[in-house]
Amino acid sequence: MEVKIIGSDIVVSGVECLDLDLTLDCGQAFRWVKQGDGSYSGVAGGYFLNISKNENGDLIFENTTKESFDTFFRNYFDLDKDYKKICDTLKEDELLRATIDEYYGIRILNQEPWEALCSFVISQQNNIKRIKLIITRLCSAYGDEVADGWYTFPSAQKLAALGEQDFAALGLGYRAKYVEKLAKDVASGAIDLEKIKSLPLEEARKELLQIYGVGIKVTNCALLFGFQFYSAFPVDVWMKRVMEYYPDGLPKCFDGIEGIAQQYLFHWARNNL
DNA sequence: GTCCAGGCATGCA
DNA sequence: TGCATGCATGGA
Repeated sequence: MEVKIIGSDIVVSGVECLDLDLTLDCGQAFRWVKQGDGSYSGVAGGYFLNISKNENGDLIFENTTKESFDTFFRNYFDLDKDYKKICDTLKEDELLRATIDEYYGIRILNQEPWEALCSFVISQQNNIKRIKLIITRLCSAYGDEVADGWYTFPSAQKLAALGEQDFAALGLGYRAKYVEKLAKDVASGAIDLEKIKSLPLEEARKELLQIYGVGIKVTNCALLFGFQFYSAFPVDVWMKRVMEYYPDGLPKCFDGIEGIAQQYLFHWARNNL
């Protein structure tokens, strides 16, 4: 991987296995918007970003500082992980081989714990389009505007000042009470997300499961997308259908990277089942 | 109009 | 421990 500063852009070459459509619009993050030119715009880590690929396949981080790239986006896009090698391992499984050949380039984004956990509480019993709708409303109403019309994901402290009715007004439905309590508990320190991130997987899982409105599925999504536990394996209604293809359990080649395998299977299921 | 979505808490056996 | 039920809402 080579990182160059060209004008006000950061240009990264030599990154394999990163398809912007598959990675930014596959249901792991809800805040990226595809633009007419094929690039994606969004807010992450408190930064507004427009990202695209040029004709050479280089990643263009438009109008981005070296500081924000080094301290945030490099990790957010998981650029130091060898996904090509991971895919080669996963392709020992027959279904994954076909799936990766068809949809190569899914990465796991390292989202911030609070945004990931809160987003996946909202995601339950909901479809991706409507999850995006609700989260956009939440950010527009209570986030900070960091570019014209682009807002940060609101902090737990900010949301802790709200009541259940405020969340219901955004369309959260019966999840409003979950987010209300979650925001207050994170803001007060009763739930310490950084501590959870530092725990071993099973202990982190146990802590998350105790949170009101957080069950097994939301826990695994949070662990995988917000706490960098690559072996977390979320099973939703789509993945339940996929699991019929693995009656004897998950294959050995998934070990330690179950979450990455899951993201390919999830995408395959939504397109084929 | 009905059905469904990156599910969960609750009550009951 | 496992199963049935209710839950908000917008798109198909």
